[in-house]
Amino acid sequence: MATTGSNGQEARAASVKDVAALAGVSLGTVSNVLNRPDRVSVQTKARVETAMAELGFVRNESARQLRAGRSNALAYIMLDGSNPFFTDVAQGIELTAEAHDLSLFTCNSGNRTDRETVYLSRLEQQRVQGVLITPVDPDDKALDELPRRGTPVVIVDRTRSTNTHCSVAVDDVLGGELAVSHLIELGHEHIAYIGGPNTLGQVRDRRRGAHKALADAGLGPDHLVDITTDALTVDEGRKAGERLAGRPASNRPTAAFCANDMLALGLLQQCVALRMAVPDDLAIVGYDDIDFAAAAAVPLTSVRQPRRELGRRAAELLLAETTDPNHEHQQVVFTPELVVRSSTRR
Amino acid sequence: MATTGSNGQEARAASVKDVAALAGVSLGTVSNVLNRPDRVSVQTKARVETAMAELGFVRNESARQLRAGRSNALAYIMLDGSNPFFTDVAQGIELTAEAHDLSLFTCNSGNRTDRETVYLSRLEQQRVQGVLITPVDPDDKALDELPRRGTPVVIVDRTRSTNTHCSVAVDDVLGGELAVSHLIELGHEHIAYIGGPNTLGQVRDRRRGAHKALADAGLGPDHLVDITTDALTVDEGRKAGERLAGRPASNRPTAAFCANDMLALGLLQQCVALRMAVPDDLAIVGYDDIDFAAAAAVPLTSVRQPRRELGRRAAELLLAETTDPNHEHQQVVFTPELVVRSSTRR
DNA sequence: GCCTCCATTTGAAAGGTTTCATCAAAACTG
DNA sequence: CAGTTTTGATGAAACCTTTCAAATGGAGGC
Repeated sequence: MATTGSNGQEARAASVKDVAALAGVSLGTVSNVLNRPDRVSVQTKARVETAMAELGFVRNESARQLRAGRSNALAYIMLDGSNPFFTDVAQGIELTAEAHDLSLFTCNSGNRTDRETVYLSRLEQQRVQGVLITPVDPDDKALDELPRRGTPVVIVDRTRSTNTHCSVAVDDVLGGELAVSHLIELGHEHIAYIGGPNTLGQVRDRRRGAHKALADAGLGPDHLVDITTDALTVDEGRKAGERLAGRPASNRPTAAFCANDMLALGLLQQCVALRMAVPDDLAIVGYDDIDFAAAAAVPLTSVRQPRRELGRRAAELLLAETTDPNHEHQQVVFTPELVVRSSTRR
Repeated sequence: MATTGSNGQEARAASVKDVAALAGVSLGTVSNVLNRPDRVSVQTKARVETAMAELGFVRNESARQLRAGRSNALAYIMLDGSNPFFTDVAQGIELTAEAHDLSLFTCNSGNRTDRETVYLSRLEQQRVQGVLITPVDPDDKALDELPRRGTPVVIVDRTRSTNTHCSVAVDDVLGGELAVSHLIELGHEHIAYIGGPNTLGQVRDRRRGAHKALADAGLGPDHLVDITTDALTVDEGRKAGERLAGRPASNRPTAAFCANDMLALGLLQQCVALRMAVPDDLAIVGYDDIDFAAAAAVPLTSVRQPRRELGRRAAELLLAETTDPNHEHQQVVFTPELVVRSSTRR
């Protein structure tokens, strides 16, 4: 083991040149051992490999990339690292990347445009093969720049008004419809829709679905009570619960449809705190079907999105775009599915 | 806007050389604009910047790194991306990295040694400034290699028998002690400890703390019933609940201390399913105090670890190690804190 | 003994950025 | 106005890997 000096801090990392010198071969041969081992005689190969081991040689990825002109990495910019929905999507992407022998860099914008911008620019500078992103605002012009300069960008779990990118999403209108139809079937006619802010396309689409379900059942839009939140978090769910409970019992919805599970879990918690029985006093439907939804003490009925599949497909679209030069942008839309549990049904 | 050809696929990305040519200056000047703008006259700077904009110039990070000998990125290899505890730790790291203008790459080993190895090696090849890792096995020899070759590695939320690395952890023995003392104070004398597998140091340490609490209260070790699980997941928590419920009421613990919150949430869910009241029939204490613990329908008493702080401190240690050549490895140990909620107290 | 073929190995060039010693010109100093 | 300092710009070298055309040497054919 060739440690130098005091505590293993090498003066300089060993390069192919050093390996070549020690093994008594040319630089090109070392490279051949690394990249085309079959073109090298067994003896030379062995000699080079011993030299590498002795020097603790580590390939320099920067130099490799510089030469190759691109890296072998993908990146996913997540909207909210603390929401399990996104980590599950990331898992789907990761598996696909792994299958193609690519690294995946996971970044977290935390709902902040500035962070998103910084990451986009850094990743472009890294020359990643492509970027998957769940953007803060899918219509942001900044998302056009990378593709224009040759780095493909795929939009995940959002859709864009223009089809300048590939995108993978789930039909949110249908999801809202499923949720509310289910509640109507159970006899609920006074339903709260909890979600916000309204700038989020998904919040709007899911509400639209809810209205559609009402209309199909011959109920007017006034049967849906809008409770707008500031964010899709557990904490906002709790606050929504307070607002709901604050209404006189006569004018209180008997069911709530939440724009995501984090809200629903907060609402559920508040219900318990305020001694409102779920589902008897209030039936609850969430959205996303994160693992914690099933694990809630009153397991949550939720609209399931195929999270890992979403990630997998997005990664595949990205890879298709990187390989095929004249590629047509595709908008993939998955179908959500209602998972019924105790929060709506005894 | 200098798009060429059909759909924005540039023939070749513009380089400093192209910018220099277009701006009519030398290559070195372009570099100066980028790195020491004050050494360049305003006019030249303006000219260069226009040229950059026109060509859509994007710095090539590989070349930069190659020249610099190292990247400006850190990496965190998480043990389990689906456990919010780790994503919170990651957030702490991220904020520190951001403050120092470094990128953070988050990787997920998913509890698999092979993935961990692949990531370690890739990150070393990328010449990241250092690696933060919550390893599958903190005593794995593989963790020695990177530091030996000059890439610092900091161990997060684990401790190692030898002090060859910096590490940041929380006192798990104390945590176990806090949890069980609390239960004893509430009058429980028959307590289940749910956790596993026993290869995990944390599972062992927390049990040790539990026994310590018993001893301090003058109770023998037989007052703690061991229920060993295969993993620290919600699902395993449910199974543990079944096992617990399977015992004759006369010999059933009145309280359970779970090695983490995922287990506790699973257990809680199973209790509800089996109509065991929490905390009346079974009091539950979890560990980690993830956000979902407070949001559970019976809010969970839990041992809080300073998650973001853990990440923050780990990142700082890493940065200290990268800058200070003869740096002494430090073992930072945080103190956990008991957060009492309804799952143990009415 | 000459020629061809094949398996190995070689050496140079390229890729884009940064740095640094050097130069040129302009701005002062006295 | 000659000499000196300051400011701004330059060009070459270095970072490390990969690739590819060319060279080497040995085996086999005639």
